Amino acid sequence: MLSIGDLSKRTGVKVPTIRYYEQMGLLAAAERSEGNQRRYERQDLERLAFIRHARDLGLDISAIRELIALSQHPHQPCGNADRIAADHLKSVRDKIEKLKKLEQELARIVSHCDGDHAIEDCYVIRSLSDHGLCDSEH
Amino acid sequence: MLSIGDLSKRTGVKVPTIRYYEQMGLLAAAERSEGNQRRYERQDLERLAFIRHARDLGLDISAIRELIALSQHPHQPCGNADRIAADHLKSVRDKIEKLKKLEQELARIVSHCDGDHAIEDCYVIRSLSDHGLCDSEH
DNA sequence: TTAGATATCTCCAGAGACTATAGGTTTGGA
DNA sequence: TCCAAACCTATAGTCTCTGGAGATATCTAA
Ligand SMILES: [Zn+2]
Ligand SMILES: [Zn+2]
Ligand SMILES: [Zn+2]
Ligand SMILES: [Zn+2]
Repeated sequence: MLSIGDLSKRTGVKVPTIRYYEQMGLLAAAERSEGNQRRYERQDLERLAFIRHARDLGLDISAIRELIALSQHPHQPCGNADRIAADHLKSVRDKIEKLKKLEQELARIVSHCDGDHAIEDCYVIRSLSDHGLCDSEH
Repeated sequence: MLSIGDLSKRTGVKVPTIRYYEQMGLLAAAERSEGNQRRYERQDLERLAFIRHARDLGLDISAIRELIALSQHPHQPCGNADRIAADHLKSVRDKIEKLKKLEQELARIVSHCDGDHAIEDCYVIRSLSDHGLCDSEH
């Protein structure tokens, strides 16, 4: 039986975060010691590792909740799980696209000024005032 | 004199968001009508457009607050403004790098399953359970 | 002029995913 | 047995809005 601190050390998930996951319904409410402290088993360790890895890959809580629910029906087809992953991949790609546009505008803006002007002539300030100077929408 | 709704229509910033910016100190407290409603002038319109554009480029409120403060001293050198923009560019680039790593892992994971297995054999579920299957840290 | 429709006001709560604090209790080792 | 460390609950704060409730103001048209 592991304490919440043990679980934390083994998974790298902070103690308050573990409690938070329990509250959000990702982890089942743990058994308790006589003094009301949480006690965990190997199963919980595995589930928390799953959650942590999914979070590291950027999945949000509700997607993880769905994936956990799916994984409790091992004989069902995995279409929904795959769809969640594919949707997430798409959203990551969309974010990258948006950030690349920002990167281009910002790089352009930054390259036009060397930090050696007066504010009133600074290209950074002027481009922020006027989207017309931008090359793209964003 | 513009009402808050007029200002909202002209800048595309929602009414509660304008009030929020005032509260955060990005917009000066507006003049009021006899009935206590906010009334704006051209200057406010320009500043709100500046804020909006800066937000669209991903700058956060405190960076925008600094930029506004700087822009009130038109004869000072612009080094600080340029630094804020350059720092932000760097943070955008860092985010892109992280997302690209996620994208690669997710693409690999998604490509290994066609949605046609049982959950217990699904590569998506298995890779979430085991970071060892990943190619990179993330 | 007056009714009714629309816009505005303030204050408060919620979103997401934690993180931190305060004040109290349990546990484990010397 | 005693004390420090770990644990408990409850609550508030982070960030940038967004939406709602309930009250008041403004505008338009009859
Ligand atoms: Zn400059
Ligand atoms: Zn622009
Ligand atoms: Zn699958
Ligand atoms: Zn991994």
